Amino acid sequence: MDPPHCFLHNKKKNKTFRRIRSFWLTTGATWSGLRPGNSTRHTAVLRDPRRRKTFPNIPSLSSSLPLSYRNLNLLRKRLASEKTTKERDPSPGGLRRVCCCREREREEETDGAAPGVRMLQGRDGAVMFSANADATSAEEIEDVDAEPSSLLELHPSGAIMGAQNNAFAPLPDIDAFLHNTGLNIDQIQQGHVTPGDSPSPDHVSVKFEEPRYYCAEHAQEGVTGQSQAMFVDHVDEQDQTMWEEQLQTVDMHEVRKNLGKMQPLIIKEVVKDIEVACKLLNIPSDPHYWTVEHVEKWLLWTLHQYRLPPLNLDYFRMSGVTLCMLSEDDFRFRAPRCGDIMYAHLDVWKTASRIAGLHIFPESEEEDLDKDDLSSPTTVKEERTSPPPSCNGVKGLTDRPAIGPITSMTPNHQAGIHLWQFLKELLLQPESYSHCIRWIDRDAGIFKIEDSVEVARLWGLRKNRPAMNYDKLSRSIRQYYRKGIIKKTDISQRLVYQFCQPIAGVTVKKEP
DNA sequence: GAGAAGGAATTGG
DNA sequence: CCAATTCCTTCTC
Repeated sequence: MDPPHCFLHNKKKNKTFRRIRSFWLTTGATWSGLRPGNSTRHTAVLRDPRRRKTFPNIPSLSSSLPLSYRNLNLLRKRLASEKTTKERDPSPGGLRRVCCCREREREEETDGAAPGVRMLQGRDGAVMFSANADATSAEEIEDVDAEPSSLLELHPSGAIMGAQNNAFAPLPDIDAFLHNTGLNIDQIQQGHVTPGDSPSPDHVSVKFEEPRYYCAEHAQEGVTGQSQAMFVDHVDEQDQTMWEEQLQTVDMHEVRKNLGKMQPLIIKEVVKDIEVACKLLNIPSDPHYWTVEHVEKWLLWTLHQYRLPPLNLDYFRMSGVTLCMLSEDDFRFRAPRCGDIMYAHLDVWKTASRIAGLHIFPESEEEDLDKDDLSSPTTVKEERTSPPPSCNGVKGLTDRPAIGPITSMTPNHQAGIHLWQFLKELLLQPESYSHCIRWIDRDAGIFKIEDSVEVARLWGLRKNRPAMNYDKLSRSIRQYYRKGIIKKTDISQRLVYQFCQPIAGVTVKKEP
């Protein structure tokens, strides 16, 4: 039999690992280990270590994956955007306060006299509730959580089954919470309650942990200590134990065989999603062929599909090739609230599309624009290349340039953007950027940088130079003095510059 | 302290 | 090669 596809056989560990990790993370569900199954049914590959539940067959499992993932994603994202403290019914045990670790501010911890239930988010995205009003971080709860024997079931009704006193400890708002988030308790792979470290019955934490795959074989073969450490870092202790236990009894040859069977099935699911998306959006399956518009469609679709918090599309106004070149950090930088998830989705998309050998191309480029609300409100039919950088001015700059700050150039021109062009682009979109750069005298080409930090940041984004600052940007502007592109105004003012050419990008509404 | 000016070396397309 | 970046010093406001 052929060896398993791709993921596991690229020996560039870190890179492969990232891909695997994001693949499993994105597909969501716990893959706690592999067990040899019989060759016809591909059984028992996935298993939930907490509930000791084994999924009987792959198809039913794989069909449940996206749902589970989406719900969890939704939960995570809603939590992440939960900035305000919600006051609830102060009845004892009620979910009095909801906050998220990441957004949590110190002041939120102060006033609560009555015990409240806190919602916390761990480093790995795990979400926890705690009735321990003193717990301020997920880590604290994780400490409490360390003893597996103390795990208790979280009943779908929302009641905590048993507590230290073996009685019900209701969490009245949990139903509402589940309802509001669309989270179905049955779809959470791991839901359990742990008693807190305090004798008080109020100290109860509920932990929803994001299900995740991890691949025993990969861990086994993740040859370098470093990549193993990276891997293990994302597996909690109990899963780790389970994994180790299973490895004792697993014949790795069988594992490899089963893994090989499993992967295509999962990929098949992803590919199905991709095909649907391609059809719906009328975009090619290979992100490398995406135009700026395709990228935008994909972003909007993915945001919509997975209910992610909005991001600034301008920061992703680029071709598919460029998009594919962005690192995870680039994604995070451009979209702090969901960049990592978007990166993972793109990664999965790329991988699955490549493996499955998908070659979907849109039937007609013209048709896509009227597809529906998936198009950006700011979508502009635009040429794909930026204006030639050669001239002094502005030829080619339209009144509504094809770009936002982070723009629409083809890869060939991506690096070719000039600072003066960029500044004009910003100036020509006052509705978006007047807060950071604006015309003082448009006809004379005089402009003022109102927010030097922001302009530098945008420029850094465009050029993929995270270390960009105004000091450097201004040095570049000063280079233009010599070249006669930009100068200081006659009466020099701070942060005020002037384009040398009279047109200065002003009235150049359109060029034929 | 922030901005301006410009020298010098380096980077990257 | 060249535009931009990076780092730097000096000066001004």
